[in-house]
Amino acid sequence: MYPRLPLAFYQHHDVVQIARDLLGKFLMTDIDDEGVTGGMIVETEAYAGTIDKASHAFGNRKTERTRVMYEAGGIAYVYLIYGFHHLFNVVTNVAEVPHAVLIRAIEPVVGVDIMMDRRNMTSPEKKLTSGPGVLCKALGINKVQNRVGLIDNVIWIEERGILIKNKDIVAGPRVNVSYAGEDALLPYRFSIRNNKWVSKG
DNA sequence: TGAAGGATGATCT
DNA sequence: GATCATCCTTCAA
Repeated sequence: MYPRLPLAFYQHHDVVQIARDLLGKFLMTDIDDEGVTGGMIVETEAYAGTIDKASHAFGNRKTERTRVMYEAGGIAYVYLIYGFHHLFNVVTNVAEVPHAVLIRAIEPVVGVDIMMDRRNMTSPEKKLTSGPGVLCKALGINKVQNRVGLIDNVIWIEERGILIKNKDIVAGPRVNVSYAGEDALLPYRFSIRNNKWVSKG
């Protein structure tokens, strides 16, 4: 068994730092008794709450959907986008500060056969878990998992002692947030250099 | 009550 | 690079 990240990790005040620190951690799920699936996080994006035009909580917007972002860090924020895909976020910071980190890609490690079943694939190609929508499908994450705690046994994140050095981290602008104006240029996207499971590029 | 549009992916060129 | 599939949330009336 590997240790799980403690609540203190998620409730740190700096969501951008958390997005960096999540690289190399292992995102795991055990959903509907289908078996444990998971892999190493290789790509993330930070969404800095009320002052970030790309965030759903920009301008302190509080709606039924964004309510979960205002809860204390350490829970899941899952929503449907484009009518097709679920996206998985980690809620961070303390209650009433709606920060979140989008997990954009993982390197599949555990339960790869189960993940291929969910994706209707017969070989572990890059498209298995490379992208925020497909990784949710591979891990079995659905809107049902919105608000679940990350220290429970449904979705959790493990520390497996893998250290990603600064020189192996690529920072750049986030993907598909052009509606956010100048905030679209912020270097809030992080990925592991030369990892084949990173989406795009 | 309705209309617009999106933190995407697959498939085509 | 362009297109499109498809639905929930949001916000303006």
